[in-house]
Amino acid sequence: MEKKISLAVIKRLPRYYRYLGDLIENGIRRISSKDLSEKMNVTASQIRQDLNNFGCFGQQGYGYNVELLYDEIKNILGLNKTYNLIIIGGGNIGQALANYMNFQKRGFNFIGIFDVNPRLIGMTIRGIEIYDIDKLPEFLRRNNVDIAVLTLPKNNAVRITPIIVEGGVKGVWNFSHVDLKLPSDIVVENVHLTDSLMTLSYKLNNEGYTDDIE
Amino acid sequence: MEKKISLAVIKRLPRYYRYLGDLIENGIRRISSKDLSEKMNVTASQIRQDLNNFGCFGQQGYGYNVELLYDEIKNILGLNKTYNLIIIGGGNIGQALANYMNFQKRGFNFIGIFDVNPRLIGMTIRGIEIYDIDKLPEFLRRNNVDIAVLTLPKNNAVRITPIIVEGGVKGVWNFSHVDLKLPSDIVVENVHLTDSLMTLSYKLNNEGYTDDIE
DNA sequence: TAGATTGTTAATCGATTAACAATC
DNA sequence: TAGATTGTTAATCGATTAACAATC
Repeated sequence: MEKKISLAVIKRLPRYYRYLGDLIENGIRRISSKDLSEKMNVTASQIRQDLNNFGCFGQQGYGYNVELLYDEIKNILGLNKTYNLIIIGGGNIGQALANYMNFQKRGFNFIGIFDVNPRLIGMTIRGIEIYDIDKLPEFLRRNNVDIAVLTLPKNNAVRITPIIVEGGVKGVWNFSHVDLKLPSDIVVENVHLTDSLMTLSYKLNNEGYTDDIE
Repeated sequence: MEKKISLAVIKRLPRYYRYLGDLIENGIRRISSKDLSEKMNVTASQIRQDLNNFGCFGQQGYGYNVELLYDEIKNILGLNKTYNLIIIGGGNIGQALANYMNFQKRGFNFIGIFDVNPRLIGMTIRGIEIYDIDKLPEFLRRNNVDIAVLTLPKNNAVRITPIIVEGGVKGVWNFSHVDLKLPSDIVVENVHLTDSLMTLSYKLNNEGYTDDIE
């Protein structure tokens, strides 16, 4: 990595990716930053600046080749690779994610799910049996797990952290309502649903929070 | 509303709220911006600037009263009010949220859930029967619904939009993978899980995205 | 060629951080 | 009172937007 790219830019990439996917679906082959900016409700300048962090994907007088740009962003986001993924916490959210996210189709190999609750252990989700969390260290030793999805109560999440660190997990998708303390080589992406609902609550009570793109 | 407060500030409030809740649990009565900043890994300056958007909650030489500040933020976020909430989409994510979010306890009255799928219709989630989505317009006429949680595929989400607009819903918590076009008086909070997973994927492949607080 | 649109530099805007007088 | 820490102004930093020469 040469120049560090701001997280604000990174977080816009999936949105570009989504819009480009829609364009492909609609058979559109090329698009200018201006046209895309109107669709997405951002400035054309921002689109060009964002993309030029990663390369020169357009052509003067022409614009961008949709399919080509789509693939570039796919690669930038690392979606051309595959990852081994486990879910820790087999309750509502854990199960829902396993069923809903289409992990396999997206290159995220869902290979394990763990819980403490005896009622859940032994159940099968998407063909994967819920194991007792006691088996996690052993599992991590035997498998090369890239991503751990944490869908358990915050106390349990904190307690489990050393095990996943020890086990060589590289990234954490954290749904538990706590900021995890992790070594600097493990990356985290937080999904704090409660925070999001509170933000909605704020917006409901204060005018003028309509057009924001987050 | 006099001065518009930036969304960046708003989105930090739930995090302050969470840390203050933890302090209360631990019996801590007062805290300085400096101490809180160290716990939260932000600058003391930012904390004071953020809070002073809403009022002067601290005291020179003393710091902030934890419980008082907690209550202030609660009110700022509108968590002292109650909201009527329905879920549209009774599949995995919809059910998981109903079961997991403790809506009732937080002042969000979960009063309805709807789906198109005959297999789901008639099931009961948290004491609420899943209704056929055809019954939604009628339901909205009879009930004062503040929030609609959208947990359905993007095409269905787009299709349903006019109905919830017509029905007087004030805010949308949108889990579907699409940017909804809504009139300017309806607020939206998006939770794009797929985007989040892509961001994690990016971070996994690029060093230096560790300490970011999102 | 003429028109369109990029990539990129410069200007602006906003958000974060630093500094410090006010004061508990 | 002396020390601590706020609220707030000023300085800095970074991100967004505007402008335009390059060029397809």
